[in-house]
Amino acid sequence: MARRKNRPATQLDPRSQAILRAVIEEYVSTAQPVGSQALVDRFGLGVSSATVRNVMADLEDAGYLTHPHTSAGRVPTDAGYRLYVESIAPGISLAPVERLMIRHQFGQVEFASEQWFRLAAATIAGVTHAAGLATPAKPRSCRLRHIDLVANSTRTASLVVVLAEGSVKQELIPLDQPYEQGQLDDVERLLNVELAGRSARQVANRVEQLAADPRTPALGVRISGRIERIMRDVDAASIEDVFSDGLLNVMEAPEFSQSEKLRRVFAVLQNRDYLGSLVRRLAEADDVQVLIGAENEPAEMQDVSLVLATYGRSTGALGVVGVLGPTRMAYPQAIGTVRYVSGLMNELVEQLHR
Amino acid sequence: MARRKNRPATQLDPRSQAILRAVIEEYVSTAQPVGSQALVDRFGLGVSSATVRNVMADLEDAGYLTHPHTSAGRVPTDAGYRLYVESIAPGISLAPVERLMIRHQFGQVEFASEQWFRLAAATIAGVTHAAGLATPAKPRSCRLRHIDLVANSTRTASLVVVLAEGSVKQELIPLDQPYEQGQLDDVERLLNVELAGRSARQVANRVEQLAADPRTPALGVRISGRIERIMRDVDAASIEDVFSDGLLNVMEAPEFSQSEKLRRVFAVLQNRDYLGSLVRRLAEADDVQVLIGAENEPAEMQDVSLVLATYGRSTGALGVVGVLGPTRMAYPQAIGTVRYVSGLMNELVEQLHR
DNA sequence: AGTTAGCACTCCGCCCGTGAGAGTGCTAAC
DNA sequence: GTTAGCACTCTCACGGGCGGAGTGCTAACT
Repeated sequence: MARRKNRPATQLDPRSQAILRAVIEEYVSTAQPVGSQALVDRFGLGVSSATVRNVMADLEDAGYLTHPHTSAGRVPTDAGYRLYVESIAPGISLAPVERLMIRHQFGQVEFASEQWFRLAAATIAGVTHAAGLATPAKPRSCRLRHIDLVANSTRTASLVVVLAEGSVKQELIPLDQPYEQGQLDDVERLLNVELAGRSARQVANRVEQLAADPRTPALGVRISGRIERIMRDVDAASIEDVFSDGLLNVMEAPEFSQSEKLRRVFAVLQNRDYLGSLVRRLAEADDVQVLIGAENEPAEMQDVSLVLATYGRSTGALGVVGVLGPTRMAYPQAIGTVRYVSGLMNELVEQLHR
Repeated sequence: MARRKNRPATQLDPRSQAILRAVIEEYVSTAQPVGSQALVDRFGLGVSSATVRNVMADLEDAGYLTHPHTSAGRVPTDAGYRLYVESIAPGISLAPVERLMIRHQFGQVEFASEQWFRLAAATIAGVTHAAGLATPAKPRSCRLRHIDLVANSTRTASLVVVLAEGSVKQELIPLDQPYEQGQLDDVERLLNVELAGRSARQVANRVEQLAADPRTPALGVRISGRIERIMRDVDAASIEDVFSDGLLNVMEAPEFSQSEKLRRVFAVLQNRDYLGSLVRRLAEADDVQVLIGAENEPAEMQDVSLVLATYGRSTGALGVVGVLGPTRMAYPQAIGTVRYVSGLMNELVEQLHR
């Protein structure tokens, strides 16, 4: 008998690894616990089902597989997926056909930078049949490009702040007294001259000087303070938006047919804080990161996995693209797709920031 | 016996109306078919269950109620909800407590106009326990406020177009030859002088003249053409974004416990075209509009109702706020909330555009 | 005429036992 | 170390029986 109990954390022998792999791939495609007979039928492993049973029992002892109940087939555990993913991840690359298709799609929006991350999410969703996620690249520190100041009524004006990376913030400024548009134009000109091209920190310094200078009009002081705060907020926020596409794909997975589990997934996605913390953790990683099910703290994540990668790091900005799907997910394809798309996004963003 | 078959489309007598109303309210709160006994127990109608049964049979003949099966209680039909909604809608207004709470929340973001519609969706979701929807107000025709033109590399520049209502579009411009930032500044200045403050149509005219003028630099011609196209696209689009909040509330409803129906709902929400066509239809309506279940063409809408209202019309802009929930929905509250929030949004937008 | 008590009837949902099927773990032979 | 064989376990699907909820009808009452 092949069974060795209390196995230490040694390497798995190749046959065990092949069987683990076969179990996972079969389970991923059928969503049913897989039995020993089914494995030899479909994978022709060159051994009998009895041998496979012994090996599977070993894998269960080692924590890579489980049993829903005594007389059911095996199902991978999170640890099993983890081992699998780590063994395949380095060599994966997307099929040339799919690369070509993706590159073609991105070619269509090459000059519409606002569309890039939407397309990234959509593409990933389409290729992997799971949900695609993407955030716009957010620079570590923003620079002011331009402000506009326009009267709306006698009581309010609009302040539009255009930042160097193309993001834009808008605020209303309450006016204590009526101003002519001409007066607003003067303030606008002054502030553009004084503040444009500066980072949040530099703006803060300059704002202090402006406030101390008796020649600065009161409105200018107030508005420059607003600008400073807006830029500080932008720098402090870790992600602004997470775009997702193809959530319907996830809803189709049989493991989410009872809506309770599905609800948890959506709750995660609406939780900005959690995604923000993920991005922070990812920021140091170089390659695609795979987060499998309950390995991750929040209980909501129990039944889902994330495959994530950053892009734009070489330009000082940081964005994320990824896949969200059931733990029982086609990891090779997901990893390949995310790796390829993040590379593509890198190219695009570099071309923009250089 | 009270039964009169083949009832013409006459008014319902008051007692029938009261019973229809009671059935709906009971069904809305319990999600179970309601029986005659349950009605007299909980509503004390002053008649016996037998009488109620007779009336309910009449209401069923008239098409306002149905039977899931012979020995089950009654369930409202879409026509029943419709009659109910029409009988209550005119008089509904939100409870003062909730008004106060909502107004307070809006007070917090009074000067952050980008937040308004997000807050509207969130507030509606919170008060009604269904999903809240909101779109930003989109003017019938946009005006150019300002453009920025910035070099990214020797091969591309960024064009940022700020429109008068505060929305912003960004595009990359491929450069056939390297330009200095100084040259770009010249073009930027020229175009701002020539085009700022103009509508899409006016811009189009001016662009033609500029193109004909031999003194206009080639880059200026190209970029002005881009600006024209961008503005034309903005005017042509019917809605840009639909923000939704509280989708989790909808997922909790027992009618969506099988995920198939839920999928349909989400499919609707992702369908921009459908929502756009709704907005167009709504544009003429004055008050809150209620769309009940399968009254509406697409089969996906079968189990959901929409309560929608426009805002901002007096300023020439048009936005929508609303509720999406199961057909079995607390209509009075939904109508009251949507009516109140749309009024509030009106105030805010008017203050901005005047 | 409208209202009501009484009652037979219908149909769903639930419980329970049964049997088929799938897959395991163990033993003994190769 | 591998494999055939076999007993065992557990799930799932099916079907019958039963209680309960609610109806529709009839006949009596106001």
